[in-house]
Amino acid sequence: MALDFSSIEAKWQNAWDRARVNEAEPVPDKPKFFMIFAYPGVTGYMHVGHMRGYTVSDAIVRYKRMTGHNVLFPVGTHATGNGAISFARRVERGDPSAVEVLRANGCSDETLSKLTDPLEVVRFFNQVYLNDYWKRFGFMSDWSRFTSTINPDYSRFIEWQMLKLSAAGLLIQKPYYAPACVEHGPVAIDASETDISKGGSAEVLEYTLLKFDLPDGRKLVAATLRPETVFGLTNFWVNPSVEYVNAKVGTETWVVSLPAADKLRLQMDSVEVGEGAEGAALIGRSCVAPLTGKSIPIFPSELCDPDVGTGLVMSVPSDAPVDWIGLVELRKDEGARKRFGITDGMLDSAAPIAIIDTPGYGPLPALEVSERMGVTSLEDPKLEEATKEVYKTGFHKGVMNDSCGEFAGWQVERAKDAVRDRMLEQGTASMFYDLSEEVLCRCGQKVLVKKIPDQWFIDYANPSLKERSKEHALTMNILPREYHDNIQNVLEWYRERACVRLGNWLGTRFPLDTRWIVEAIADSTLYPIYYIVSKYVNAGRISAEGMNEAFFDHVLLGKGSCSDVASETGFDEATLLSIQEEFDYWYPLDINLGGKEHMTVHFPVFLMNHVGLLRPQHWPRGIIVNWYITAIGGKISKSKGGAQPIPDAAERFGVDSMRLFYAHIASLYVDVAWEDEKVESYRDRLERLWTLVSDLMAFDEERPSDLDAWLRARLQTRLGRVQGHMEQYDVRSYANDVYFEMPQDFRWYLRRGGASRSVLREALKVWTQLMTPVTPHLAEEIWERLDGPPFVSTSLIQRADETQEVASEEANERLVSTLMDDIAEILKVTEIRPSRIVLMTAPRWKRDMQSKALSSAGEVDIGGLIKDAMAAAPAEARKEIPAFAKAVALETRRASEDERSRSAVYVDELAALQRAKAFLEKEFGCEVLLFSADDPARVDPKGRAKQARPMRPAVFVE
RNA sequence: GCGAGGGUAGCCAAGCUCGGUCAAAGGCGACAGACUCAAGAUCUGUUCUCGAAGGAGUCCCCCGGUUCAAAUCCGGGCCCUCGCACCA
Repeated sequence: MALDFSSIEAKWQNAWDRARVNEAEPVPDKPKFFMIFAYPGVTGYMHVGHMRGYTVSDAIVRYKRMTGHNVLFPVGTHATGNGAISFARRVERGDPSAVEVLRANGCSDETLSKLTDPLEVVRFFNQVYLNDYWKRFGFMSDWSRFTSTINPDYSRFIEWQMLKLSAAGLLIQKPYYAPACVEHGPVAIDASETDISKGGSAEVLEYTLLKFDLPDGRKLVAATLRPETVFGLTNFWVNPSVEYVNAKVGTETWVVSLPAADKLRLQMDSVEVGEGAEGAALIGRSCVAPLTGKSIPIFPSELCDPDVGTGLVMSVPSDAPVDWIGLVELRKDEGARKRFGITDGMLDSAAPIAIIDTPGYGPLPALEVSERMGVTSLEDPKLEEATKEVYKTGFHKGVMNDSCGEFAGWQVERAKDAVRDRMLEQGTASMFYDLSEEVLCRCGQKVLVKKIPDQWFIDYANPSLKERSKEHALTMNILPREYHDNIQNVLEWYRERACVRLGNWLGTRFPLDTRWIVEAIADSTLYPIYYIVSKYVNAGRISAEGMNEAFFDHVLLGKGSCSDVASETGFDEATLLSIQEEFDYWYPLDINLGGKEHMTVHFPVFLMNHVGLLRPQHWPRGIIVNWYITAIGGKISKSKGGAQPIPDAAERFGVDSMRLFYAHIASLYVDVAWEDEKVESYRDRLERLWTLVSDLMAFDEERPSDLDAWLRARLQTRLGRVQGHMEQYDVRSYANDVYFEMPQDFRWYLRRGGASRSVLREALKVWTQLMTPVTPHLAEEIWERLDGPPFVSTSLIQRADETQEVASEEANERLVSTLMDDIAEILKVTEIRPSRIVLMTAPRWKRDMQSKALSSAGEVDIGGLIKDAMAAAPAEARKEIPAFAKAVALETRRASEDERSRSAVYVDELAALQRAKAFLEKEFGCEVLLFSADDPARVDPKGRAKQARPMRPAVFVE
């Protein structure tokens, strides 16, 4: 029987489909299991790595199904945002990142031409995910519940959620500063650069603007990240070759660079850009610093970049190497000094002022570091390093010194905020946000930080919500364990989160203000619940129009009377009742599985929205986080288009091979590099198993033997182990036992001479069942030959029966196999080709002594052991007793619980070996003699009998 | 910076929560034997060092500590990865 993966995959997937085994209906009194994986965003083709989490989910629900649970495992897609829009645009302009990838995935020209429409993109990829990925991988999901976040009915659900958040007091409004394209509005800045064409790693920096008074009433405005250094100011830097502008801000006139004025306009009300202000004209004059009121000179510096901050810089030479070196250079620059009239006296007045006590440094760290690194020029590349070093240590470990007025003695980190707030109160400072590097929109325009005055937030800082969520998280089944612990910190760290956005996005209009679209994380928090409802929409029993607030209030919160809601929505009462019942049956969600990127994003809000809006009995019960399958050399980005298309990989390796790869290659909680060879080796493994299974099925003798009981016992032990693993959702250990350990049992059975067709088939059936969660197609193919219809997928796995009998059957075989190891070791070391092997089991007194030692609760009484043995043992053995007693005592003291219970099992060693005699003779190709070590008739010319220990018979070979 | 997770034999990777069953599962690779005309596949065995008797020695990034006993617990160090919010 050759194995054609593709055809058996199609065969069984069709069969499951026809039998509708995947559809989930409530069954009263049957335990339910409701699991989802976090639905993927619709942004293009996926990579083979993405199938890991999905496959593990399917394995878990299949196992649950086979252990008596009624399983709900629905799938959907997340289409909110601009992924589909940007994809459609890329198709439109023929961008290879979209078009070539589509072609490589076998997309026809006709389809391609439709994909300039974002909604077509969503429709297209919904179909790809569903058919080419999830169905192709044999998932046993209830397809009839499929939903996507931009479906009109899903939007009704999100509207309801936002209304509920609002009613619960969890929606707040406040100003927000967000990156936006001057043309297209808000954009997302992230490494995948879906919205932007440049600057994916930019961050929004929070500057403080300090206003310095000029004698003419204007303000020179400097932007700084370190407002607390205002105490160490010595001078101001202006770039003589930059054209500054006078900008009217409220009632004040600010001098800033032109680009800065443009940015300010986006962040403040009433900014008017006036006439130019020559930078050079200011140099040599002085200005008055905020807070300290100190008058400082204005010096020239070519380093002020008009595109960074305000294009003006305040100078703190004590703690900023750039400022220090700037002063040093200026002192030497006769030309500039002459031109701007900078006297020695002015330079002397700009001597560094110590303001921060930095551990490991003297009073003036900038000077110290510059000197140590040998920095003498502003062109020196080491300057940046020097700045970083001083900045880092000073900010995190420094303490403000006595020059800092009332802030003396404060930690710099705290002083920063306090000094800033003081100046903000006084009106001598303002806040300003800017990007750390240039960012360009996909349209080519600049992206700048824009103030959104009335941004809506979900209030995840709400103390009661936070507390209840943290408490509930402790009771949840969260894997890995580290995340169970850490989610407490994550929840603590959570604050308000923007939940709606302006701009051109796919998504649900915000019901409280329809200019806004509900943001992509906010519309994906409660959604497991929606799979209860989506089935009825998909079946045409209800429709989006009627799905109003009263409808969701009724079916999800139990509010209102059925008849009222029926008349208000136009849905019939039976349907409403059925949805409500189904919700009560399936909810809460048992497991939500998602990638590690969700740990600080989706999982916390998923949890908090449930806690905030639903009744406690409906709060989620479990979360599993999966790490990634990566390409060698880094994570494979879905948005950048994938390497090999998933259906091609399925064809090439076989779905079950890939499923086994995902399940077994490593713990779910580590990243693993994808390698074709590894997947191939799993395919080879399955082919070998298939050969083994075929041989086992072809076996047609029926000769009962001692091995039958062993195989049955072994099977029970395996069952117990794998059941334990799956209770922990440890799919990897499960797969290891099923695919790598269990085959050994069958091989051993045959090798030892087991020969019962019926026993083999009985064991094979259980083994096949255990294969089903991970390699369902192969399992069905085997099952069909073993047991015929219906499916192994819908059969029930028996509970393990671990009795004493099981333990002793296994102990018998353990005796034989360790003995074989010992003999092999001896043969290896001595290089003897044996003509005869003599085995001598431990005498009774040794067994008695060991069991006595094992059963003694506390410290082993060596003397007692010796005394008892002296009385019981034959005279000739007496000399051995003390040494053996010592060894037994030592071993016993060291033995773990498992060892103790294992040694406690009684084995009649001579009888067990008698049964294995023929086998051993065959294995070693010579005669085997058996004795008890105290049998006077034993053949023991070298006196090996003394070596005999319980379960380790003495060996003599010749 | 803040937060999290890691470093295990030639390679991949379990074990670490609960110290002793650990020279450390499993896989891959390599080597040997069986089968075969042969190759491949398959099966069996070996794969840190030493050993003509089933044993001994040294080992789980480095240093130190706790303990009768440490891959596992504690302290310190070096190196690597990931997340940090409107991005799904």
